[in-house]
Amino acid sequence: MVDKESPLPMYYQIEEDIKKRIDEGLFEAGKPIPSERELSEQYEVSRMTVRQAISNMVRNRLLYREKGRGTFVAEKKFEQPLEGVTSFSEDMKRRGLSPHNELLLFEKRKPDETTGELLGLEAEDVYYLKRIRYADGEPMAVEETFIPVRLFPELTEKIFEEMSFYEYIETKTDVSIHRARQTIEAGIAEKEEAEPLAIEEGAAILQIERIGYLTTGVPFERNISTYRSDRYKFISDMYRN
Amino acid sequence: MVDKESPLPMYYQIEEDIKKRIDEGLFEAGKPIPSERELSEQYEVSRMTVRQAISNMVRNRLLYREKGRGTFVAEKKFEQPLEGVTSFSEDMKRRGLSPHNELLLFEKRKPDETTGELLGLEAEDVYYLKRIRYADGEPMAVEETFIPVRLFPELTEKIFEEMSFYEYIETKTDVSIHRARQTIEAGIAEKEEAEPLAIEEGAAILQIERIGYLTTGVPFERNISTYRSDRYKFISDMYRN
DNA sequence: GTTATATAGTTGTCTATACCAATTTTCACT
DNA sequence: AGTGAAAATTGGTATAGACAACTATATAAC
Repeated sequence: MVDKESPLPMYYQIEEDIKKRIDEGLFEAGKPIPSERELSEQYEVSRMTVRQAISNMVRNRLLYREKGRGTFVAEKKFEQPLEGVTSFSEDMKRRGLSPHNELLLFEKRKPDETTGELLGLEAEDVYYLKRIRYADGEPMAVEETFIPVRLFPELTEKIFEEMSFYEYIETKTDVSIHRARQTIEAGIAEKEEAEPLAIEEGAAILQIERIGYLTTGVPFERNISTYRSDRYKFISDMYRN
Repeated sequence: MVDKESPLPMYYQIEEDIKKRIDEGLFEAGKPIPSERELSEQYEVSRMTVRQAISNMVRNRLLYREKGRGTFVAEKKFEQPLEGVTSFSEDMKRRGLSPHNELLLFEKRKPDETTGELLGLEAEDVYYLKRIRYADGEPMAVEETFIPVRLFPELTEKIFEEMSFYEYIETKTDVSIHRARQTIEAGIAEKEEAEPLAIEEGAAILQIERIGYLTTGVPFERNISTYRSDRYKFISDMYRN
């Protein structure tokens, strides 16, 4: 059930076990799970440890509590929740598609005025990337990315070939991604967009601008993606405040 | 500072006090707050109680923790956060625009197949609304809404003239809105869309479909909005999971 | 000066217990 | 059968302590 000797924390193992029991149908949606005291006996841990596991699951909306009544299994969420900030690669993977890149340009340059303002830069260089993004071998989007050189002095072309930029940040650096503001608009393909996307001029395109911020509050990227509207829809789950 | 005799929980009072200290500038963004042990002495509570307060604030992204280093004040959020599920009226208001409606159609009817499936209906009627949405007097979007009659048997044309549907749900009924899945795509205006929006055929339009769900997990609306892309951009804040 | 090494400080995990507040169940009384 | 009080059960709050894992700093060795 759970392993006291495991390097994984007990509360985490308990979370996974409860999730398993929900998947197996032992705990049903809308019905109560055993009480915290009962679970603490089953797992042979203190009640506070069970509470920590349950609290995490409540935060993730898998369970909800009612004082004096018990803890209940929430109605199933979207089969596959589509939340949060994701890179193109991550987005494609969760759609079941296989992403790949064609790097058209990679250089250091002075940012244009808009980019400089959005990234809070003063006379600093940015990396500029222009890429064609493919999904299952078909062109899906053209993407321009601006990244302040100061934040990631070691970036190379090779890194962008080998891994997702977000993956790089989260595994190879000690900073972390916090949030992003995305602006989505519809447009008409000019020659500049139509050609790399292999569509007609005058076709509809979906343009997404994303400004990404680190936990420190510092903006770390401006990303402008132009998607083929016949192949791509932007899907996201939101919650009522 | 905090009051042991207060009926408010200690951890809640501590949260409020830390927020106050951040507002007053005693704790600065990006810098560490005192350690949990230090705070537990200051407030004369156990460390676990301080941890509970801090954990809540971390969940709300006001603070972030780094193991072995400390707990830090997060950079201020967007001045005006653009999160969550909102109705057209709410969306316009937070953009500083004044919304108004033109109701083209309001009737009960059998849902088409797609709508029936999305709303999980079997041989049940829906309300069908078609509206032109204005912002500061200018046409902004045409909107079609499908709502199962069973969920809101008392709906009338008058209600939609007087208030926002979301406001109605939250103030006049005992159910509440939980979440929504939005699908955004770009398209080209046909005559049907161009005319009510007062744009040319062939212009770009932004189409947003929203399926809304109640806390019980039951879908309560399908909303299809077609926006003028020259006047409207979809803006949203997202967080990294 | 540079490099290991110890040390002190931080959050992370966990225990065992206690009492409170809200709800459900039990059961005696009518 | 119905009513109402008491008891049991549940999650909510809080304590006091312990050790682990990680980080930064001071110290000793080279």
